[in-house]
Amino acid sequence: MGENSFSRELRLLTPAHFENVFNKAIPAVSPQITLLAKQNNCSHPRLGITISKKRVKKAHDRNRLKRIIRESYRLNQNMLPKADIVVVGKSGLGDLTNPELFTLLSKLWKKLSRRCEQSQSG
RNA sequence: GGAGUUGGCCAGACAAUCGCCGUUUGAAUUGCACUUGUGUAAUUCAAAGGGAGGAAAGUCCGGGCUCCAUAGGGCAGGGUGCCAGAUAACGUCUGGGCGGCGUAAGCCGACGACAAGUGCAGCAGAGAGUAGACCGCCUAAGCGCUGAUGUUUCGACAUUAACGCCGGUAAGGCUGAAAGGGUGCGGUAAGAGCGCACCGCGUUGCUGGUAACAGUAUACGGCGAGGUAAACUCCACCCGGAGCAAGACCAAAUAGGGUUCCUGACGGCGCGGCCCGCGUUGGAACCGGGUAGGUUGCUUGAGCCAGUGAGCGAUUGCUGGCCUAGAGGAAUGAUUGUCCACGACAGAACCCGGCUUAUCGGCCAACUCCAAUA
Repeated sequence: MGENSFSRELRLLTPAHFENVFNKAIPAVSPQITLLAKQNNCSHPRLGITISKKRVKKAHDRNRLKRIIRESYRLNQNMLPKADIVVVGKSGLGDLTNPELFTLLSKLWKKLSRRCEQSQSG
């Protein structure tokens, strides 16, 4: 397996996983996206994405956003903590261009990993 | 060449790097089966090849498929609505008819019946549905009154003119979206299908057409029957319900059901130092249901392409070739570079046939109108 792959093991697969994260999460917030993270027992981070129909109307746009988020996660997964991460899309997300989204996400990954380290040590 | 109509097609291209999901082939590991070196399943690696649309959308119709219900028929309810055909079927398509628009190619049309019944219609207007007298027109008949003339038995009577009453009248005006066929002549007091001619309408017959419908008449009807059925209704035809979260299979942990067997209440566990006592109830095998989860349904199909036969056409017969996404918190992508016409609307979720809506631009064919040239 390559270093930047993105297999099913790196995703959150069931509603139970999502519920687990929502319960006691470490947040990282921006106007368009909220990241929620929780330590897991795996040796790698796991990703889940939720973008509701209410926030982004067109299925075509939702697909695009998910792909971008996944791609950013895939390229940055080595710096991320071993946690389950849920990306929650908010309204206004659909207006971002792809480069804008990439820079926004890389900022948020850094923020999140810093906070996770703090919570672990403190 | 310009303007336009109809039908069909395409949906940025190429390269590099990094990813995702099926398929095929090869290899390795593990499990299972036995016919002991093969088969099969899972995982990993490598290679090859494939990976959204014309609307994938809205979910507005129709069908397949699945489960449930169902003898047959009727009622209710819903749908469709010129005719014929195509089709698995349709509210779709094709051809035709009728009406409307356009110089034309063409386009548009819920287009059965109000002459079965019931209902509805603001304002204006005299009158709005077995019509109506406001203005206007008329005063022939009937009545009243006045004048004139004539006759006279001086009571009146007759004629005539004006006026009034009782009326007549649907030609004209006014109102309105709409005023109960039109034009002309006759007719009349004035008028009126009151009569006639022609036109229109309807009925009937005949002719052509499968039919819708069209044409026609030494025929019949003076016209009675205005509009509205996306008003009830009538007529003809069609329709069982729910949907892939359908349905089928496997089935953990935990809880729990049934049967049989074992143990046997003198047993085990808890209270207890022990007894009595009190409370509580075991093990195994098999069977059936079934949650989480998994597998399947899941892509070979009313399929696509080419040729050819039938048909005006929708469509269809035959022959040959092709396999062209199959995910599942949901793949089909990202970044960079180059080029150009600078890229719209937009993402499959069981599958098809349509309709509707969104949409940057480009290409092809046929046809129409205008202009010019030879």
